[in-house]
Amino acid sequence: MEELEGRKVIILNAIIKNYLETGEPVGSRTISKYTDLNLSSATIRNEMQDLEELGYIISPHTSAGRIPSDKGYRFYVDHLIREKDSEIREMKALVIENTEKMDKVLQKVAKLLAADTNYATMITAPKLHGTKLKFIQLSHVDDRHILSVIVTEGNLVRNRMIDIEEPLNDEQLLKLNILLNTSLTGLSIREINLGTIAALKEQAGIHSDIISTILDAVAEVISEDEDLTVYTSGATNILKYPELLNSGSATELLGALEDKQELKTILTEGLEEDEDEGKLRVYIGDETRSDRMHDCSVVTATYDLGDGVKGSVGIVGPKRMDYEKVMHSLRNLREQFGATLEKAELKIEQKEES
Amino acid sequence: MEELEGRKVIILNAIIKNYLETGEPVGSRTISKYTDLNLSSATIRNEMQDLEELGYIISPHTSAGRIPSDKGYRFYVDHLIREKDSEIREMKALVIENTEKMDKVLQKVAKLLAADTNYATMITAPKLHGTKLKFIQLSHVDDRHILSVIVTEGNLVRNRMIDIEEPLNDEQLLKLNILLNTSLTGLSIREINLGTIAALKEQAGIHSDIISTILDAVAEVISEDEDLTVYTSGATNILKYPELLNSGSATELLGALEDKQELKTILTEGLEEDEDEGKLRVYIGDETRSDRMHDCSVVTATYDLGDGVKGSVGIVGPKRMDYEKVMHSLRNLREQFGATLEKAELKIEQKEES
DNA sequence: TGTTAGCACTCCAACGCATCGAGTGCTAAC
DNA sequence: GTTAGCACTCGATGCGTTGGAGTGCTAACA
Repeated sequence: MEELEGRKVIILNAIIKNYLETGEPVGSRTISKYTDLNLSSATIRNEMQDLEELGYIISPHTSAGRIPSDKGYRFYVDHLIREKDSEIREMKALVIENTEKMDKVLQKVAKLLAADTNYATMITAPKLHGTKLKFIQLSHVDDRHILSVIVTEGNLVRNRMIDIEEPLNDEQLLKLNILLNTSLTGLSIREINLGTIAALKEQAGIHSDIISTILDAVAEVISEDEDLTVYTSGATNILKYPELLNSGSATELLGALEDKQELKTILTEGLEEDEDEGKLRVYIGDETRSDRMHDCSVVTATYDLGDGVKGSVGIVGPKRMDYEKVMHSLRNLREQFGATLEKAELKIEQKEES
Repeated sequence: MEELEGRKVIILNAIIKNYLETGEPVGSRTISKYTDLNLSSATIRNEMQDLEELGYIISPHTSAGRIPSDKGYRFYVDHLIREKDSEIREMKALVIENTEKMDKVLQKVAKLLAADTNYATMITAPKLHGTKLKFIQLSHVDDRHILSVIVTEGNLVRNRMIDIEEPLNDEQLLKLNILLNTSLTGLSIREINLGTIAALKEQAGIHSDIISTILDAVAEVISEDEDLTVYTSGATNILKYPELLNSGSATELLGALEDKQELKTILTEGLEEDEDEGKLRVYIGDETRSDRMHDCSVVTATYDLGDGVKGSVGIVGPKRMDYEKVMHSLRNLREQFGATLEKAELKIEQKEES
């Protein structure tokens, strides 16, 4: 990326800032007044011509002003956003008792974030991948069904009904429970693979028919994780932006938000590499690598509940979204999220003392 | 409702049928050709005037044709729809292993139905209300947490992490488990109220502090049922209908579909009274009693998984939705749904024999 | 050499206007 | 009771005009 001389940067910044607010192409005269450069509109025009040649801005047609190109937005996000000195605005409604069911919490968070930003939001359930197994419990339901409950380090719970073909007696079940717990507890989900399960099957011995059914089911629950669910909220916010509505991308976007496959791809991307822990990711237009989303921008962040329980959250809006605010909200959310658990512990501590 | 003379009914029917297809106001000449009444457009005009006076149709403006009023649709739904002789079209993709997690299944069903009908769909999780408790299990997680798992008659599972302030030993936990199971198993959710829980607290005796926390949590899980979740799909189908899009009701509708509160109200209505078991319910326009939905129609049905496990499913579309098809799809769905479990049993039976 | 004023040019958006056609309501004749 | 005919209404469509915002270029200025 070529370096821009100072004045061009200021002008580009002004154009984008203005366009973010209004959504209308911005002209040279506006900039001439808006900035304190004290340059006439004519001079600005010359600079704008340059900026257009360099690909940072686009003129929709001859006699309109200019709007930022994807490259322009990218430059803005990378260089022009001034980090607000993170005064942690209170997301007061975000008081979550961590005992509540995870899916409710996620839905709530998505909703709050949407209300806060006025864009569409999405959030994945936390991935158990790196989490350690705390315990497994199989219980009798009736002759044909066994219930398996699996709890991991962050106190996340998965359960699943297992169909069996012949009843299992209490003794067998107890043995199985002990077997599972002694051999799996403490391992991270990642470490439990088909090999582990196969080894377990060996040990289990005679009743391998039923037991293998059960073990398969357990394995499935553990790895079920792969098809992680995505919760969305505020999809209708998309309809507030005329440029999306008219071009018909609003429809496409809503479609994308509904089927969730593409969202998953984008959200997961940030989860894979843990190098840049605290970074937010910004996708502008085609950078999302999704056709349906080529008219919008997406900002994602990962959140961490501790104990390796991590998920990912994102915001979808028009390209002219208020990046500063969105990024700030996400940072903020992440902090709050992390604090939730600690606060819960704290609460208990205090009560004990009194 | 006044009785309509035969010819008027035919004309009304023709108007509505035509409007359902085209979405455009229909004029007298069209009807004159469309029907085999062999009446001239002038005669039809006279009849149409009458129908308008009676409130069955509306003319959007002087020189347009007529469109059905809510009352017109109502008459159509009540009297004019010919039940297709229920040839059960194969909803082949609807092969559900009933071991899959309930929320996934519901989401899938909503999706299929949306794809099938081209309208927006919604479905509630089954209500446990009339269901009997099968068993409850409390297990140790760590010093501060106890996991409660509750299974009901239809093999539906609820679980919840309970925060406790001081550890509970194994013996206490065992006692508590026995207590809960002996006193609650076999009761229907409806029968378990605060009184029951209070009585239990009495019996529990000394450790009432922790135990009451736990019992409260259990009570909460059981009654959690009240805020039943609604899954939706195909919301974007709404955008396919220009009359909604232009009037701006599409936006409102999408909003309604998102926040789900209103949907719940409508869906639940059918669940409360179990008198008219098999009936579908049709809400036209304001009959939904929701402002945001006054430009659309809703058709709902209840489904029954046996053992008193019931939920409710609905379709949201423009007033000119294809009522026949929608109602047929819902009927069909209900049958398939009921059959799912039976089929699952069957599968097991067969395997045992071989 | 960079900046600016001035001017011609472009193009969209808005407006007014005429036209068209679908559809109505009414009347008179069958 | 039915129908043909006719005047009338009113939205949709298309078209030319106008206005304004904004550009690009050129020539003059510092």
